[in-house]
Amino acid sequence: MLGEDLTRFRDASKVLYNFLRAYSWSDKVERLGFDEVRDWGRNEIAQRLISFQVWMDVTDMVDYNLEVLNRNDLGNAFFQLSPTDPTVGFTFDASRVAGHTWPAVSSAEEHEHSSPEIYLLRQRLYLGSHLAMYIRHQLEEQKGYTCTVGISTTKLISKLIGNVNKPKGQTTLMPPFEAEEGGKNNINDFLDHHDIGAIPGVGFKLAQKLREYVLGAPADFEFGLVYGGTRENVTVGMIRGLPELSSEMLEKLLGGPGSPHGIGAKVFGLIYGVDDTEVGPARNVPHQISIEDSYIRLDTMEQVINELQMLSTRLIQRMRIDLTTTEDDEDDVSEMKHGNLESAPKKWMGRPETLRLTTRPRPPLNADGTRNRTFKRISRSVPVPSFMFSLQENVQSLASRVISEALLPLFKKLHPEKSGWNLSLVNVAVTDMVVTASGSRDAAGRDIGKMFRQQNHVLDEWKIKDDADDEGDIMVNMSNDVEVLPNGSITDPFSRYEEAAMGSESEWDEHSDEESSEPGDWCQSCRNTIPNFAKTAHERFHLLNE
DNA sequence: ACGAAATAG
DNA sequence: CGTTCTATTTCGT
Repeated sequence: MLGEDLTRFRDASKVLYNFLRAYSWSDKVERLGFDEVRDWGRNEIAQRLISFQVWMDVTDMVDYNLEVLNRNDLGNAFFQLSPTDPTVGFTFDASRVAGHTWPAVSSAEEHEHSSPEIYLLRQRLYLGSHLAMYIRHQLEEQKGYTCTVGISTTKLISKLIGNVNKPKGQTTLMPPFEAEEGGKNNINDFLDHHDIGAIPGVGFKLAQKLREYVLGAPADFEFGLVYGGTRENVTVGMIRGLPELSSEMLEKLLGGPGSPHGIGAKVFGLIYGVDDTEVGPARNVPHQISIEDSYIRLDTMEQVINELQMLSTRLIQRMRIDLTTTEDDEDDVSEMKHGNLESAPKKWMGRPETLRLTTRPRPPLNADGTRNRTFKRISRSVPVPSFMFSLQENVQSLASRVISEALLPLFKKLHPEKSGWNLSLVNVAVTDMVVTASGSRDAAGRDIGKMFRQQNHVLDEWKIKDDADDEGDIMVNMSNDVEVLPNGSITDPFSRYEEAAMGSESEWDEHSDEESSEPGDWCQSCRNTIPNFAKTAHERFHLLNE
C-alpha cells in the first residue's frame, strides 16, 4: 500500500556493486536477486535494511598470483591487483588463510597428509581468502560498509559457507573436497547438516516433495503456520543417505509440470555439492523492471485506473533512472544526488520491448465461507509503445497515455467483465530488455578498475591455463547489509557492534598502505620503480611475458 | 512470442 | 512482526 521511495537503496547498492566490479579482471560479478528490503523494528524506530549479495569469480586473479608467487618467502607475498602494473596490490602471508575456515582446524594439523592436488587447491583458496580480506578492508575504509564473505570453488558453496561467520566475517571451506578411499569430504560434511530447503535452487516446492519422500508421510508442518522455518527438519545428509538415491530417482520424484527438465540430475549434484553454474557477467541494465502493489480490495474500474496511474508513473520514473545515462559520465548516481536530472542530456542504455500487465485475482468465497489462499497470477503483454521512451514529455501524461493505449486493453483481456472481480495485486512491468551501445559500455567512472578492465584483451593471452582442472574456480560470495535511517543517512547496521571477535582480521593493521611507498630499485626491463616487497613478483611478471 | 511457475532475498 | 515487492530463469504451447 505504500509507495516507498527506494531510490537511496538502489543508489547504495549501485555504489557497492561498482566498487566490487572495479577489482574484477573478468567482470564476472553477479548480483543475486535484487536488494532485499525489509522493515525492522528496533529502538522504537522503524528502520529499513537492504541486503545485497554478490558473487565474484576471481579465478583469473588467483591463478595469476599463484604463478607469480614467490614460494621461498610465502610469509611476505605480494598480491597483484593489476595484470599490467605489478606495483599495484598488497602484501599478505601466503602460508595461511585469511579469516575463518570450515572446518576450524589449526593450520599445522591441516597441512598434514596432503596430496599435491590438495596442496595446490589449498594454496589457491588461501589467495582467494586474502583477496576477499583486502577488498573487505577497502570497502570498509573507503565506503564505510562492512560485509560477510564466503570463499569456495562454486557459487553454491561460497554462498552457503558465507553464512558461517556473520556479521563481519569471512569463511573459506577447506579441502579435501573429494573423499579418497574412506577419506573425508569437507563439502559433504558441511552440507549434511543443512536443511534441504536451505540449498539454493531447492525452493519451497522441491523441498516439500523431498521432505515428504524422506518422512514417508505427507508434507508436514509443525504447526498450522505455513510460513517458512517451522517445518520438520529433513537434512541434506538424510537425503544423501538414501540407498536408492540417484539422478533418475530424483527426476521421477521431482520432475513433472512446473519443474525444469533435468531437475533430478541438478538436485543430485547439489546434494553432493556439485554446481557448475557460472558467475554471470556484470550488467549495468536490468533484464526487467516491474512495479507492483497489493490490495485488500480493488474491485472497481475507477480504483483500477487510479492504481494504474500510480504504478505506471513509477515505472516510467524507474525506466528513466535505471535505463538512461548521461552522454559522457556514467556515474549517474552522483548526478542524481545533485539533482542534475534535467540538465544533462540522457541516453537510453537499454530498451525493453515488452510491456506486461499482471493481476492476482482474489479467489471467490467457498460455500463454507472460507477463502482459498491462492497466489496465482495472470498476465497479458504487448509491445512497449515507443512514446514511453520520450524524455521530454512529463511522466504523468506519459502514464495516462500508456494506460489508455495499452494497459486498459490488457486489463480488459484479463478481466472481460465490468465488475465481479476483486484484485489482490496489480503489477506493471517492462521486459525483454535490449541493451544498446551505451548500455554495453563499461561503467564505473573513475574507479581504478576501469584501467584494469581496459586490459581485458591482454588478459586473455595471459590467462594461466588450469590444465585438466575440474575444480578450478575460486568464487567469492559477498553479502552486505546497509541500513537507511529515517533521516536518510546510510549506515552500516553492524558498525555499532563491539569489535566482534574476528581475531584473524585485526592483522590488517600490520600491513597498511605505508609499505607501498617504501623505496625500492629500478627494474632493468621496464625502468619502473619497484618497491622492495614487489620485486620478486615483478620479476616473475616479466618472465611470464617474454 | 506468450503466459505460467518456481526460485530468491 | 507478518509475509510485500522485485527480479530471473525455465518450461510448455
